[in-house]
Amino acid sequence: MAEKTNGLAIGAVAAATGLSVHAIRFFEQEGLFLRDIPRNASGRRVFEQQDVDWLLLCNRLRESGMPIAGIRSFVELVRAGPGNEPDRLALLREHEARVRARIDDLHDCLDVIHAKVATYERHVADGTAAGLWSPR
Amino acid sequence: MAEKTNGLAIGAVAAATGLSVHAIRFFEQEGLFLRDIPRNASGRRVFEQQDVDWLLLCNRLRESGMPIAGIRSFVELVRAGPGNEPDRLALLREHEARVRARIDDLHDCLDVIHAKVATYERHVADGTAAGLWSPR
DNA sequence: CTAAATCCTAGAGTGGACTCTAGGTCAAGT
DNA sequence: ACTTGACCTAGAGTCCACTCTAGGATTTAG
Repeated sequence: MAEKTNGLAIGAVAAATGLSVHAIRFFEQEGLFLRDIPRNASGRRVFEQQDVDWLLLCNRLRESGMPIAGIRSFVELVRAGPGNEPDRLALLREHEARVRARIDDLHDCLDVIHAKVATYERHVADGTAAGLWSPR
Repeated sequence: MAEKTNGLAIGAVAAATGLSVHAIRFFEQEGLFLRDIPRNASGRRVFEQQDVDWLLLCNRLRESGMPIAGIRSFVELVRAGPGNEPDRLALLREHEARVRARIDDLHDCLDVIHAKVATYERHVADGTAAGLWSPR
């Protein structure tokens, strides 16, 4: 006997993913789920754990700056069925590269910002020797 | 005799900073310059190198996610004159911390994404042994 | 001298990713 | 039974940081 798959209401999915109920509906509307989410007799969405898992990965993609359109591209590939795995891989690799580039970029910014912080630290530590020295 | 300070037109500043002319006007409107930008006889903005320098730092702050409002706060402190350096330092430190946190966050995302990439790489390398194995 | 480029202001429009509202149906607790 | 809460749809509104438009003045290159 198969184990009963516990259908999840949208609120439960929201709680599990940190997304708002509104956002989850928006995601469905945008075609960001890997399958059509089924509805129960009264029209309510019935999610499964796999949908939650996907949303969690989705969240990482979004947090790391992948636009909705990028996620949709990936979803479309998955929905198209097996055979396009190299395309999916390419898409993920591209995003990985973008994230790495973004991290590098942030490190560069950090250098500049930290230099500024260090300058101010020196200035403030030296007490009000100000006047001769006006940092911005 | 003092060296003539070469006033820069907005277009030159745009070229030097990578910002659009529109964006620079917008910045001025939002009060993001450390001083009021003077105008020449016919009303055109006359920038100096110091303004460009500030914009370059500004760019780093923006690129690293500081909102306009945050930059404005800093500007207001600088414009208020000496004496509030500890506040400026606090502001910069906070931002530095946020950037570090963001980098950490991106690293977390990267782990997840790279794991996905690695999985697909294995799958694709193994040829079409698909069917038994359906990654998403 | 003239045409093209650059500049000006005020304000409207854009894009992305939600968030919220209105107006209603359905379910669950007491 | 009834009230509260979760859910539904369609569509409007929000926020941010620009970007673009219109209409006009000035500067510069040829």
